[in-house]
Amino acid sequence: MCMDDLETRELRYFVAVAEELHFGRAAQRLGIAQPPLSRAIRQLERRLSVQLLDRDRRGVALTGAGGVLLREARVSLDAVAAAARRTRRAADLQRPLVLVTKSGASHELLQRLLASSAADTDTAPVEVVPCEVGEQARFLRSGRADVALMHRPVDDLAGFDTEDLCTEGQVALLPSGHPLAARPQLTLADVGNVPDLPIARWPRLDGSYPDGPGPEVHTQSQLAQLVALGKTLLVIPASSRAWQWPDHVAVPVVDAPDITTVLAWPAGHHSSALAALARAAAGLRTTPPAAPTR
Amino acid sequence: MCMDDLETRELRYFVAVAEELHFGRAAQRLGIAQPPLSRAIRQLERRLSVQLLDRDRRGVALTGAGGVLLREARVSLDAVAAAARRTRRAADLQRPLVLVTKSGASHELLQRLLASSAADTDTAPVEVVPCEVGEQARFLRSGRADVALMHRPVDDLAGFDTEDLCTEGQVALLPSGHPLAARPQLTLADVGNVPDLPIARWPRLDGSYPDGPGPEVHTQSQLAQLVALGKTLLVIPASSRAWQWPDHVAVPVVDAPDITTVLAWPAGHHSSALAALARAAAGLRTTPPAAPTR
DNA sequence: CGTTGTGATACCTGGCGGGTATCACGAGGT
DNA sequence: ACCTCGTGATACCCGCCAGGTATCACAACG
Repeated sequence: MCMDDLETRELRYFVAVAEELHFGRAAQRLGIAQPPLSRAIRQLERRLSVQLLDRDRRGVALTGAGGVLLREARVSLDAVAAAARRTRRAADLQRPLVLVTKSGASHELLQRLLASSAADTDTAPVEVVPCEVGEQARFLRSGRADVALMHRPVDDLAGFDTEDLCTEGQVALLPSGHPLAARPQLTLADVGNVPDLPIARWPRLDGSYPDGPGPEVHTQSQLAQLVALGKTLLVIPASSRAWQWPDHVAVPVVDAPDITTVLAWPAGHHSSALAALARAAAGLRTTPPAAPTR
Repeated sequence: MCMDDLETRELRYFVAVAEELHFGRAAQRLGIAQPPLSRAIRQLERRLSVQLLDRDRRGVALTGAGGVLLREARVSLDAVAAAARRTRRAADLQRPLVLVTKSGASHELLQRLLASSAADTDTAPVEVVPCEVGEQARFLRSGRADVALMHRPVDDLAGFDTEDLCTEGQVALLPSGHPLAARPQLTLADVGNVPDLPIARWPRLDGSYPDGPGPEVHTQSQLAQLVALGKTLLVIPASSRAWQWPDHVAVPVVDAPDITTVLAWPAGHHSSALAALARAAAGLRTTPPAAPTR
């Protein structure tokens, strides 16, 4: 009621419009008619005394403040959704622990973790959910998962507590007939500029793509297809080779940064089931431990 | 509309009831009547299919799931409030940067930081807001502040990016007449069990107090009073001594962990004004004056 | 026993969220 | 020029639900 405190409905509406940049489609996506949506957004702008969208008769554009609200609203909606999910799960006594991981990554490590967890009698069952690259953080933030396998330094670990699992070098994945495939090892300089095998470009956090010659991809399966066709070059942690293609060889890239696979969960969330899994993870660690991150 | 996605109104209502543990008072605090509040909470419980409160005719108690929702709801409401505040501020061109700090702490350092920032022509003006101990995180999370002075390892820095400013040892603050005041240095063992000067107990994150003989305090001014009266013993970073009382002496505690004062801001928030302040802060660190470490 | 204080129930009302119909207007086609 | 198409904005109506008042049911005290 007050000028402050927005309702999640308003935020959902705004996010829909900001993402579609089109009132009609946004309304359709929300399952309502367009006029109430227009009204709701105007009301939101009046509430905040801020212009969020530039409407110029032919389409809609975000203002600076609109961009800020879009980012903040997504975070807020994730938090609210997480509140609902976590509350439900807290009431469910024998809920499994949901672990989210990049689909296909760290297979062997995950197997060991699950085995170790299952051997420990007082751990809850673990349910593994795969997701697209870089989506683990949102799964955790929105409460769809309790814990994730992530990778330092590639993933954004801000706001999470972590337990290191293992550290490994990276390899380049090449078609076996390619000239570079015969080399015993490679450097980043070698793989960074191979005319016939440009490195694929992933979307940044804001959804835009970095410049470069490689193809734009945003799902694992797209990438898998490109690699299988020999259209792109991949530099990945050595263990991800479990994700294997025929007619490809893996060559170590000696100067690529080491990748540490970590178990990550929202900071400050201490359920007993999670603690048990973290203990199991700590026990797994083959290489001597580093101090727990803070 | 759907079973999922709660509205912030429901969360505000629930938090009020969960904090007051009393429908009448909660309703009064919310400025509504009691019956609609009862109904809203029941509706919330039905939506989630979870019992949040145990009502037993004489008062109300949180269930386990209720406790989870209380914590999550506070986070969510902070996030929504932050969305509104940050959006408004994004539209305000010459907004000052709001810096929140424990009232009274790090005076000298703060002076230098402000001076350094003011000297840099392209930094926005900085507005300093004091807060109670441990409240900085909520100020940042709820968007009431852009940046904070916090202390590692005492404050919870999860979810924040930080820039270290300075590190220093801790001192015990004692009435000058006390036997321990004559000692050139102390250890934690010395100060941990002084019968006539028990250490004050601060509330934990969940609001409960640790056990012990000392008085329970929750504001700086309460503490100041107790110290001034010679009723409690304080172990604080050396620089906080700027916060001085008559007839007290500071004695170094040699085995207390060093405290690092850091500039902290929500992870992933990159405004140019904030970046300028962080740069100023980094510049400060490289030119330490006579900062006596221990 | 009444008294007091708790949350729950019953019932009414107004506001607002949502719908339909329509307008205003710019961009392109012929 | 004209018309058409697609855009978001406006006008108006309706039904639901948030919120109010009055009251109940019951437990803990004297």
